[in-house]
Amino acid sequence: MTTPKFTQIKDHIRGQIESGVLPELARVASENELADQFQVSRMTARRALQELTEEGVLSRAKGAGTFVASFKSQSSVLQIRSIKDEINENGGDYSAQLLQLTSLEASEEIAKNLQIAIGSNVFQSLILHKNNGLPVQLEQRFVDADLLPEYGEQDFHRITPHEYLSKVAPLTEASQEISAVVANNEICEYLQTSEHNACLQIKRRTWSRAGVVSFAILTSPGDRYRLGGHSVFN
Amino acid sequence: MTTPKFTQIKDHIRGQIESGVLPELARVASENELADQFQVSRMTARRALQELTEEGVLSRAKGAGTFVASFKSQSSVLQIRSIKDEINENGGDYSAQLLQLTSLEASEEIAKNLQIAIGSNVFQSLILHKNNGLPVQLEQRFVDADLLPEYGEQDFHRITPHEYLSKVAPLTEASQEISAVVANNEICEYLQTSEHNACLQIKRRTWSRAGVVSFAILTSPGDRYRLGGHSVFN
DNA sequence: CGATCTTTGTTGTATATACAAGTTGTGGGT
DNA sequence: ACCCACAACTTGTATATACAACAAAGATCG
Repeated sequence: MTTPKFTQIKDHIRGQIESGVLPELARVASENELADQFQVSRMTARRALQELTEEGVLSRAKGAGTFVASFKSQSSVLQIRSIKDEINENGGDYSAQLLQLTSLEASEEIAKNLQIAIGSNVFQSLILHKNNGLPVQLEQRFVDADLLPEYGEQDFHRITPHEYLSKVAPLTEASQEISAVVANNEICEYLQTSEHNACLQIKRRTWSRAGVVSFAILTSPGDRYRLGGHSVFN
Repeated sequence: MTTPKFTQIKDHIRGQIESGVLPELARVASENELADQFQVSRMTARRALQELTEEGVLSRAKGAGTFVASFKSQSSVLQIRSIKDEINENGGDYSAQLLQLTSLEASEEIAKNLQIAIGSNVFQSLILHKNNGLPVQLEQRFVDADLLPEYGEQDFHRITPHEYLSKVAPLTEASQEISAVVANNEICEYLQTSEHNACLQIKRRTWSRAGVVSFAILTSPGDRYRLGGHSVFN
């Protein structure tokens, strides 16, 4: 018994779907039927169906049955990591420069993204991430000062804001928006790139239990940074 | 017993991690210990640990034990969907225009991405996706003609390439790269945007069982299209 | 002291069973 | 023809048990 029984059942069902025997939304054999067919216990058959459901291949409804999931939901996924990890994994020499660490009153955009009142006290950190000394990303981050009053006293030469936030406020949720923009003068200067250069811009909000923790604007020159993702559907 | 027992155990462990009782890489109580503590069977305790592992919170090793996963692996994820679905869901009026459907010999870049020899026969489809009549994305797609000889005969006015490929060659893998570029003349003209405008560019390769099926270059004006993602870490 | 064997603990697979909870179709009664 | 109750089926939760595979620490032996 080299391959576990539940894996054999999973492979069998996947085969039926890919060969067209089980079309989209078709009904799949029930746990008891599979248990009979494969001469296993119901719990083993159940595990096969369960795991395929978690993988998005099937969908189940209590009392009704198990069905082939609609295929178009198998959209691909892009993983976004910390830029420090990314540079390190690619063999680059990561360094960062803290440009500013100030407190200010929330503008309309900031207040909206942090879900606080306009004029509330927020910290702003401005950090330049470099790969082999070349600027690759400008990180402008806003943090609700009421939620994390210690943010303004951190030594971001030793720890990145991302790492600090990971420790004190474990993420529960995140949303982000990726777009392409033309950098303005100020940003061009920091990034040491020409004007009219296309930049990749990520606006990211992260939640913790207590609410929105931080709002970050990450800007990178299009010719120095790109997002890569790989996903396996199997 | 409104909430299942295994959920209670999961919540308890998550609480210990978030409160700092269980730091990164710390050892978690074993299945038998949890079963004793919570007065449940080992299989129920097991399920809690199992699900937390699948969620990336814990990591397990046969014979060794269960441990808190390193936190930095909790990077967020961006889901990329078909642009047609995206426009439709946002209440827009989706339309598409087939600009070209030709066959040509693979250039170096195309051959590399499709993992075929330079000069091999490939189909190229050029499609303009529009939202309320405004061009939002230019899709340039290359398909291995040996793998899918029928691609050149499809009616892409009725079905999008994405939909067609989903049917004939179910995806098993995909990789993509997102960057910001300055559009060249030709693309500017198709997209009806000014030169020097920043564009979001996605290069996507999709695999099927048989190999690389298609290589697509998707270009969108930065001011008309952005990628949005939301993820919940539970 | 060092290498090897053994013991113990832990996770992984598998089964048999029981009851709960929800869906669906069937049949009976009005 | 319509509504309602019920039976049959399906998935969800939970338990008790058995054995296999693996890891790490400790005991034994050369």
